[in-house]
Amino acid sequence: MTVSKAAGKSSEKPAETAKGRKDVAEAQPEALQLGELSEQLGYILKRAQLKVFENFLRCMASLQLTPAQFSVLLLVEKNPGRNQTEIASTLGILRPNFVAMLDNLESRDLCARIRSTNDRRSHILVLTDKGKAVLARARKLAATKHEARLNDLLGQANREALIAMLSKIASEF
Amino acid sequence: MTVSKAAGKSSEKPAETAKGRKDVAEAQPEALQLGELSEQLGYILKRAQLKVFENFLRCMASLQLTPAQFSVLLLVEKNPGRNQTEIASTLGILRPNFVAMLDNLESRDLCARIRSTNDRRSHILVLTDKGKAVLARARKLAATKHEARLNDLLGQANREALIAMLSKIASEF
DNA sequence: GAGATTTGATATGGTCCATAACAATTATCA
DNA sequence: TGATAATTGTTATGGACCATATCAAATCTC
Repeated sequence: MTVSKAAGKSSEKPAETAKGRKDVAEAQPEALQLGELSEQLGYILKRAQLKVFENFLRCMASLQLTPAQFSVLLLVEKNPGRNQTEIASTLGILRPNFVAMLDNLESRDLCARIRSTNDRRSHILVLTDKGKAVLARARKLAATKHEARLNDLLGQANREALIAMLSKIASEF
Repeated sequence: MTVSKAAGKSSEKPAETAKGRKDVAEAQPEALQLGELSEQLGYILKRAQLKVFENFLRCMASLQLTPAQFSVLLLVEKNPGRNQTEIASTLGILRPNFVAMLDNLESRDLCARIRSTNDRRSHILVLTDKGKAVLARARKLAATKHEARLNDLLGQANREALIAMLSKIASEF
């Protein structure tokens, strides 16, 4: 499919000076026909995902947390004592790419790497006090400003049905 | 959230020599707890999207079409006589990034740029005969091998409900 | 006709994703 | 025990995708 961000301003000037118009009837030449595209699963799924991430970033602007970083903090808190490989692979992140991510979180004092005494190759991951505090605030922002939008948009029952279907796709498609 | 591809082999050797096991009870130390993550809209949405794209690529392997390329062919066919800017912006692709994409499709003789006689700045996009033939085959593959999976997985009614909800998110979130 | 705007294009930088390779450490097992 | 294999975190590197600035040619505006 396609669908990028292009978050910028859409420059939708109301512009009474509409460019195209055959002067009489002849509908607006603008606005292409999406056709089958609007029913292509991948296309609509990607567009929805971009919108959701975009909204997430706005909601977390005060904490400067990306979706990926939020998922790391959540997983480390829920699974204390795990090493980088375990956390990364659970999230679908390759170990090499997880290094820079942790460097970032650690430099902001949100989490820490601790050399394991059992296996001195591995780094045990833990949240710092600041990390726990930030996560608590992030969790609240996500719930009230982000996830709540889904209820406003779809209603509680539909929201749950949506999550269930997406989970099924994620695990069985 | 996170979620990359890491499509590779998961190397799930049945391995009777399971690594962790406290010898008695003590469940498997493997498998982390996802916790709230499994209900985070963005996380599950991204994972589902990756799975769907992955499957799409497999289904289109014989035609070597990516989701983005497929969407371009669909849109050009449905909207003959449009220029690059119109097609690109409809798909959320920035014009500079659309150039290489068209170079690719054109080099494979799937579509062609035609200098407009009205406005000699713009390139009118059309599908070549080969492009139409490939699209026809792609459309069939997508319908029978890709989209059909959704029905198998969710059922017709749920599939339609899912598409509708995603569309709503894509346009109103 | 001068200046602003649009179109396709190039150059460039950022982010994310994937693979190979390496040193340190640990596991295997002959 | 000791040589070899495997694992962990890491670096280096390349590819794909995304975004911005800038340009020449053509068109529009007035």
